[in-house]
Amino acid sequence: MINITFPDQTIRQYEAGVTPLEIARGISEGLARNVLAAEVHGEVRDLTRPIKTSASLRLLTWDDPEGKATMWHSSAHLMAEAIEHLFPGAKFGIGPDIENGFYYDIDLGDRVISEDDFARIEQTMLQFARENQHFNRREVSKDEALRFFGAKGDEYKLELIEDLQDGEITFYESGRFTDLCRGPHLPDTSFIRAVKILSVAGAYWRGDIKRKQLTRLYGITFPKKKELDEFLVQLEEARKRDHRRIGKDLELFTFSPQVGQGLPLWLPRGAQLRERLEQFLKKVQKEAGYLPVITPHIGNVELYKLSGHYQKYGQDSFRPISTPIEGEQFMLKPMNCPHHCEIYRYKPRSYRDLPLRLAEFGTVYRYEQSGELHGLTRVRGFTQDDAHIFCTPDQVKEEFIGVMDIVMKIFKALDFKDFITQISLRDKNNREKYIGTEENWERAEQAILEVAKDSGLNTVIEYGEAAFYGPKMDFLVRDALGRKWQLGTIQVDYNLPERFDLEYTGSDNEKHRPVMIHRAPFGSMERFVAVLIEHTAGKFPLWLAPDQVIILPVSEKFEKYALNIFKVLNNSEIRALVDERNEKIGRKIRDAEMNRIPYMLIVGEKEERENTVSVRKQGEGDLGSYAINAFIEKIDNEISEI
RNA sequence: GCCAAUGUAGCUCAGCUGGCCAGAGCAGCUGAUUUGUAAUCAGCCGGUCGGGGGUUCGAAUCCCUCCAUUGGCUCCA
Repeated sequence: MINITFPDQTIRQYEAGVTPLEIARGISEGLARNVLAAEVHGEVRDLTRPIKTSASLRLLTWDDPEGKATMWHSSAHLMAEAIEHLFPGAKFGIGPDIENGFYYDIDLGDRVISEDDFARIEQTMLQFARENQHFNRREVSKDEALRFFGAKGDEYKLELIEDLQDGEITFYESGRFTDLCRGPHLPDTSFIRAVKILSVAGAYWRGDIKRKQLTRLYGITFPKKKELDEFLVQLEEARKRDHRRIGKDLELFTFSPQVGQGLPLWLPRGAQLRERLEQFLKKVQKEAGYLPVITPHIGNVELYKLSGHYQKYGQDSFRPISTPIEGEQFMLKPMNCPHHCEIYRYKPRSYRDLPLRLAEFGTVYRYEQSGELHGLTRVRGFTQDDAHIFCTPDQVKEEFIGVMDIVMKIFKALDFKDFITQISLRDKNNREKYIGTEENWERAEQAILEVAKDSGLNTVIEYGEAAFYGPKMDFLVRDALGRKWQLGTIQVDYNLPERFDLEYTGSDNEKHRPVMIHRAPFGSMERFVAVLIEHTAGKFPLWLAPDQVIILPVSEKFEKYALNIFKVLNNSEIRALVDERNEKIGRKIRDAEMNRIPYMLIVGEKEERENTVSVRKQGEGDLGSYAINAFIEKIDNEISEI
């Protein structure tokens, strides 16, 4: 007999070799029908794999992330089986579960899969799923594995097997399909009741651009049809919040092929929104001791040779431009730091000058591959809310705290709660690839970790993700479709001070090397505004809204009164407009609602007589009658909350 | 850049396997209506069917090519 410990710490005894599925069945038939996988001793496993020794057990269902993952992983096999059936001779790369579903990389030879094939792939999958195919786990020797896929002619699996140790190789068989796989899997395919193939894309084998491009097919499955429908509705809702769509609807920005792809044109309303964000940050930075600087959009190639960026990124940048007579070469600036370094060293610096915080909304240009461009989130010309802090090594921590404060202030003002804080540190086994002294790195990494800990934020630590020049902390936010984008960043840099030979005179009257901190709380204005649009669905907080108030006269008779109100609001620096169109009030309200104008003031006979306004809030409805001063006070309060 | 797809009026879209002068709604303009909390009515204007080339008696529709966009891959100082 063995002891099985359940999550609630109860312990029950079973025969050795009992399977989690049998245990589930012993608890209730309903549970047995819903359980997808089991966590045994912290390892997620097949439900049908016997438990031989006493262990802790967690039965995983659709409500557990691991349950979903098992379902989707098995679904990837099911899809591969369908593909093999429909496209005989297809070869397979990898087919993992992902955050929302799964994919499989497939080599179809010269055949192609397009969206037209999705329906029959789905049908075939469902047909196979209904056969209740069991997933059978089998341990195989490396030889046997190689022979099997050798006979099949699947060079991708052979390559994967080559990297595995003999004795740790397992196959899973389900229906007509056998795959190299670690598992775990569902007991059988009957759990898969709803299937959707989502998209098809090219993906390089092992992510290597030099290797063959395979067809990557994305899909998702559910235990119930209803859940698939809900997922599709959610997807549709998310698409409505797409910043490209809202940006167009609200006339915030546009693109023109004439200007060039990836080069956004900010329309007046969008430009106002962006300026307001910039002003907000400028004010915060001024209070935090930043000094504004302004530098040109281009820089001599020699500058980037000095910084090292030319050697590293020159080939992937916009080509340099030349002067007509002298043939001097200039690059569109891909970042602001070299310019700022030059500002640092235009005169000798003393430790008394540090920390020196130079800030600039600097527009930079980077060549991004055409297929990579995406709305405002990935562009070729964008403006960073950049600043470089030059400080002594022992000021790093304090400066880091100061920057964190600014980032948090912004996130709070904009009600961003759902962000990921990622700390990128050195790869401990590969220290030679980093520049800077061991002592400084250690100090900076410790400082970042301490700051993160004190902040109370949930942080993810990634070893090996640090830049070669220093550790960093990034803030990631998801867009409407769940894709992660990096917004703010704080990076410690030991490299540029070295390359630019930056110095300061210490209290010991000796020369010392300063440390640089690159930081951009928004990241780029373009990307930040894009994410902001998707988070708010275009319903910006009052202080940011391009138009804050619209006055809606019930008929033309009350236009004069409306204009009076407009003047009063204008004098109070409230951004207002009057809808003077010859339309019914219902229509004016509808249009204002659609334009996401935060407040509507309806004025008619009653309001004119009583010298009031009837207030309606966007998305909420009628708030009743206000004296005009009371309304202004209300608005002012709302704005000063940030 | 690569794989797959898309591109019809300012916007959203219809136009099936090629065949009467290319349609609708919204927006815009004009007029009527003078309006009370999410679309008043009528008329008008508006399109080299992304650009170019080809097949055909005939192309928005089929083929080639270029451009742009979308979903991924790769990259991101």
